[in-house]
Amino acid sequence: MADSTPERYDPDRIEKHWQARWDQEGTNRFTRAELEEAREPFYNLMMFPYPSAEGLHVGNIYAFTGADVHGRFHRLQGKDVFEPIGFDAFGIHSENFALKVGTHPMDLIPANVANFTRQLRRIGGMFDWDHTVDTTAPDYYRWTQWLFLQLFKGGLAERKEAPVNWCPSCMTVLANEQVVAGLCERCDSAVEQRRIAQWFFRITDYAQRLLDNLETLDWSDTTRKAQENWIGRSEGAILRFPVLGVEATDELIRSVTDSGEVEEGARDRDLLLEVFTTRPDTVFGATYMVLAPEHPLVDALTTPEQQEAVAAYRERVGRMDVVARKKVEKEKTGVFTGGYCRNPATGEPVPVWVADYVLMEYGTGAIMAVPGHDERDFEFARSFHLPIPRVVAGPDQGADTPLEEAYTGPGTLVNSGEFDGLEVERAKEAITRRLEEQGLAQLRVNYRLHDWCISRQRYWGPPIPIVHCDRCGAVPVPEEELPVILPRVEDFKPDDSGVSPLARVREWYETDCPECGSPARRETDVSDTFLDSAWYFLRYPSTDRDDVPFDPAITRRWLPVDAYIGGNEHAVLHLLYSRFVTMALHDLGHIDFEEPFTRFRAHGLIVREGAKMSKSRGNVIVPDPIIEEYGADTFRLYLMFLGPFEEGGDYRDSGIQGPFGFLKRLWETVVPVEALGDEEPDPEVERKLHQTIRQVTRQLPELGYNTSIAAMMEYLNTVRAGGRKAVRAEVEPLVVMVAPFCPHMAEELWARLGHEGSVFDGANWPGFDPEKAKEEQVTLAVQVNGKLRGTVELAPGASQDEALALARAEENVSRHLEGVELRRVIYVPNRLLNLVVG
RNA sequence: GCGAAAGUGGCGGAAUUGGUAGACGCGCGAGACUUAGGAUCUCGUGGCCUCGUGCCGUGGGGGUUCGAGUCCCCCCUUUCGCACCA
Repeated sequence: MADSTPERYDPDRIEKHWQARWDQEGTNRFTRAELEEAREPFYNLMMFPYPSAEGLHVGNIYAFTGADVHGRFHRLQGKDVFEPIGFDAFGIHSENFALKVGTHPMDLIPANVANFTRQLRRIGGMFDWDHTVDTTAPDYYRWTQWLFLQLFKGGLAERKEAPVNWCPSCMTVLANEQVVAGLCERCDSAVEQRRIAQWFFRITDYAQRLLDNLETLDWSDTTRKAQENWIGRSEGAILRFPVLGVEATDELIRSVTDSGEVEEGARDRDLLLEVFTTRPDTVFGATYMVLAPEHPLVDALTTPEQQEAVAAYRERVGRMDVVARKKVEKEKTGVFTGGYCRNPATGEPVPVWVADYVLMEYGTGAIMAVPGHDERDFEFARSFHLPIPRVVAGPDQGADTPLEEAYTGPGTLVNSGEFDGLEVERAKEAITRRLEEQGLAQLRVNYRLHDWCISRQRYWGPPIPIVHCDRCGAVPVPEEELPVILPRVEDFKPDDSGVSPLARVREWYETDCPECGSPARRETDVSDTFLDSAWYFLRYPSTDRDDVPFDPAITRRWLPVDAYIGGNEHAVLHLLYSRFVTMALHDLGHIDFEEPFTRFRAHGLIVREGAKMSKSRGNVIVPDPIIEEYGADTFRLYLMFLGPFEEGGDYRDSGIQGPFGFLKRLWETVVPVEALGDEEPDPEVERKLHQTIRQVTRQLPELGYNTSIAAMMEYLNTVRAGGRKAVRAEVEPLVVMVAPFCPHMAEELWARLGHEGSVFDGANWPGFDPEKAKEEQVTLAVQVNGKLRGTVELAPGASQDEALALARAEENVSRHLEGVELRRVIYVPNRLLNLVVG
């Protein structure tokens, strides 16, 4: 007891002790009743991890700690903070790893989840372990399947044969979002095009709303911008070019109309080739047209003489992989079909070409080429010696100014008949309106966004709950029969057949049609992992309900999510899909909000010694040994201290000494609590304290962690300055301010200071008194002609005259005033006095 | 190519948004106290010199202003998105 040697800071003991206590006392857990009755619900969400075999990496810990600090801060201010965590364990990632190590994912995942759970507990997150999800658990993916059925019934899920991105290495289709520069996002293989019947979600129906709502969201700008770009709205027009010399058959008409309907009388009119353009104003300069090689009209337009050449070209393009095809720098290639259309503006016939620089998946898969005012068309026209007329004149240009390159700037129309002289923007309108009168144009907004292909020809995912019946077609599995259990299949290796490994399991896929009872076949594709994560935040508060996906009352109370923190790598994928699913559920009447995440902040990336971390570089930070050596509190504090949370930071191994030393000093300042004085705080220290509380209270909600920590360090330096002894009132508020970062340390000190229970139970965040934060003296910078010549001390709010008098008394200032005239005095109270002389 | 962000000591990074540039921390240097604890404490630490409270200094060059890291224009570099999107 009366040990003379002071007690050392022992993070390991303290942290284990408090983690056990939080567990025992349910400090971070909510009961059903608590969720139902929470007065100030605050849903603090972080992106759940994929439980890899390697365990948590620093990036995870960085993100989770930042989110946890945010949640703990709000809790200390009296909010009921719900902070769940779970595991996103389905998907190709897990499956490929399982294949690599030769262990079944059903065995592998539980082990990984257990390891992650251990690590997540060890870092001291405020997680509610009674409300956790594992996307691979049947009682979770049952509801993922339910979600699919709701969208299906709402007409938002449809099966269609479509060209899809096929990764020959992963042997599955990929969503557009998962193809990066023509390569598979996961394995970097060149993606191929295949036509396979796939399930799609009609996210494009929501394109405009997804775009419009962005403005209402409190999100990181970079993330909103990424979504905006991804949705890729562009305004323009559909123009229709009558096809010359081709009879309009029903089949041809159907192939080029959206609806697939043949309108009354359409057969007697010209067949029309539709193009999308953002520059209808340049239609007079459209001297040729280009079809994508896959365009349905290619065959009809190709003349017998050109048949061979066109077929050869299409074959060549078809063989080419998508990367090669999408390479921008390559020379433009193409071939003439022999066919012609009539330019609706000039009435002139224009030749129709086929070229791979026109993509079937964008717009209508056909363009009018305006070589004079489009860089790609210009390049193509050059290669094939096609005419390049000018139809727009920029400033200092005339109708006959030669075109050395495509002119895409502003200007007025030339060589465009009656529209000559119109400014570009007005010409767009005028020309479109004119052509519209003839049924040859229509304003159109086009989006880059495509429908979301959710089918995966793989094993490790939730089976899509559909039964294919020869008589009834695609029939949804009745909701009461969910989940459709993913069977344990030992041979789950994918193959190149274009169907899932489940298609090899006859006893599984053979079933009866839920509608007519005749023999039928289950859908053997599984759904995309992004579907699992597109709704998990709805499930967390309701994990104890096995009869509904989410409890209506609890959902109303807790959602939308108040604060969401995660990586910007999910800026377009996960976040866009989650928004879409939420909107769809809203429209289908399941929830009363349409945006899932009120506030989203993307955290930065951690690099190490200035270099990106990667396994191949061998410079990854392994967290466990660091935590073992310094404790979770120090590790958390250091990670948050590295740099601005939203920008990331550079992890330097030696840097951890700073935060560790800070905690040690804090410990030594407080710990023999009997030695703390009980008297009033020192006025200087108290002033600094209130300034610190003010700063930290303002910065924490804005994720200004590094500067908040710096402020607390500064304050502790003040408390200990000159080896002085602290009094209780000086350190107790600091203990609370440190708590979001170092919860174990804070709990321990809080208890030793004589408090019952957890520091996080109760609104213990210190308040500040602006009066007490006020300086008695301020230092005023004195400049002469903008150059610093001295400083003077005076009372805050002192008058200019007082300041001037004091400044004149400064020798170094007065020296610069000698022999010159004082022309002007600039006085910024409490900050600066600038004397302009000359 | 388009879009966005960022360039500040040996290093990570601050700067109340136009008002003393370099807080806080790492590292480094000097000292005090220690026979022990990865300590702790004090002082110093942008560059230059003629060591004056002097000059220069926030990627480079101009500009606005009493005053610019901060605002404007041009250029350079880096990072990250998107990329033949019509």
